[in-house]
Amino acid sequence: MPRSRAPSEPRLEGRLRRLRTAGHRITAQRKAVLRALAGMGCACGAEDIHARARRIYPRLGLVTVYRTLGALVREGLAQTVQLDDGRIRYELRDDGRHHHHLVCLSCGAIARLETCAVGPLQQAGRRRGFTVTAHRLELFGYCGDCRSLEREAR
Amino acid sequence: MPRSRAPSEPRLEGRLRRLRTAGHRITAQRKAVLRALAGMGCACGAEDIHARARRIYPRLGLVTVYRTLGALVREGLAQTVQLDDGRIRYELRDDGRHHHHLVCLSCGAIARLETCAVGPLQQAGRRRGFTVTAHRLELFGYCGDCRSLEREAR
DNA sequence: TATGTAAATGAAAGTCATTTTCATTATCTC
DNA sequence: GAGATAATGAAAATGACTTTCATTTACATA
Ligand SMILES: [Mn+2]
Ligand SMILES: [Mn+2]
Ligand SMILES: [Zn+2]
Ligand SMILES: [Zn+2]
Repeated sequence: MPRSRAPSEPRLEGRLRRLRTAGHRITAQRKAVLRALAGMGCACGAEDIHARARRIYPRLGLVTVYRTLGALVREGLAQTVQLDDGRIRYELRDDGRHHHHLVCLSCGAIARLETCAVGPLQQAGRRRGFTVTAHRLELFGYCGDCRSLEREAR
Repeated sequence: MPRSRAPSEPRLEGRLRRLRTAGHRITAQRKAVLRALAGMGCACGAEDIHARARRIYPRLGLVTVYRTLGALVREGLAQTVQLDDGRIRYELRDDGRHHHHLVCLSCGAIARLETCAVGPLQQAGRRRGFTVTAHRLELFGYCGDCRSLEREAR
């Protein structure tokens, strides 16, 4: 039985192709950022992604990471999570649909939230004369681990 | 028939009392910020509030505005709106219940959204082991005015 | 109504994530 | 290959806050 190829590589190809189609050039730096992003466990900040991508392309500048992340978000290949204090985390969108997040205020853990009940609100927006093109929804609280720790400390 | 008193003044008193009860001192600066905030049409940034409050108390520093806004939010008298780019707008909470916002990506106008359909999502959070203590929800798009302008330009 | 004390203020300096500038380099089209 | 133009990165700039610290002020207490 042939060992199946790692699933991340063909995805990388597809993403590069989509960037290309959108009029961007394919560079070693962009490949590195994309691979770093694919390798992160969950949503991370630009610095983290920079650190990881540098292991692939050591002379990569942080500016390029920001620019690449911006392009990925604009093209719909990545999305952002806004932390409580406004800082931004990035993650790849692996399927077509977006999702929201649960953010732990204690340890910063980010959990995925598949549900998106924003449809009815778009209606409300339309009633106010708005055309709604995007939305952001984050839930903040405390994850199971942090609650356990707190309980122990008592 | 006696002319009814302007509704904002007794509210100001109540807010000052609440600050006082929470252990804060009442200063001319804080009164000015509170009155400026009450006079703004919709959620505004610290600079705007500073500018307006200075008309009441000219030597007010921007730092004090930030500190006062922070206190108001902590005491539940004001709330924030996060713009698309992470900048923060402040507004007084005139009733007990919170609400969300529609933000125009073109002119920055902010409309109020009474509906808050986040209840079911809290459930989803609980299923992930989270205790949800807060959430943020903003819709982005284009207001009626900006759409009209765009149509004219065509 | 004084007085002591802790809180509040504001000018200046600091922070920090992100953006801009601009000279150089690399990709892709022909 | 050559040329056009997009991308890169070092350095500097930005901007929205926050911190520091010497000075002023509110207000609890006498
Ligand atoms: Mn996610
Ligand atoms: Mn509002
Ligand atoms: Zn946690
Ligand atoms: Zn608008």
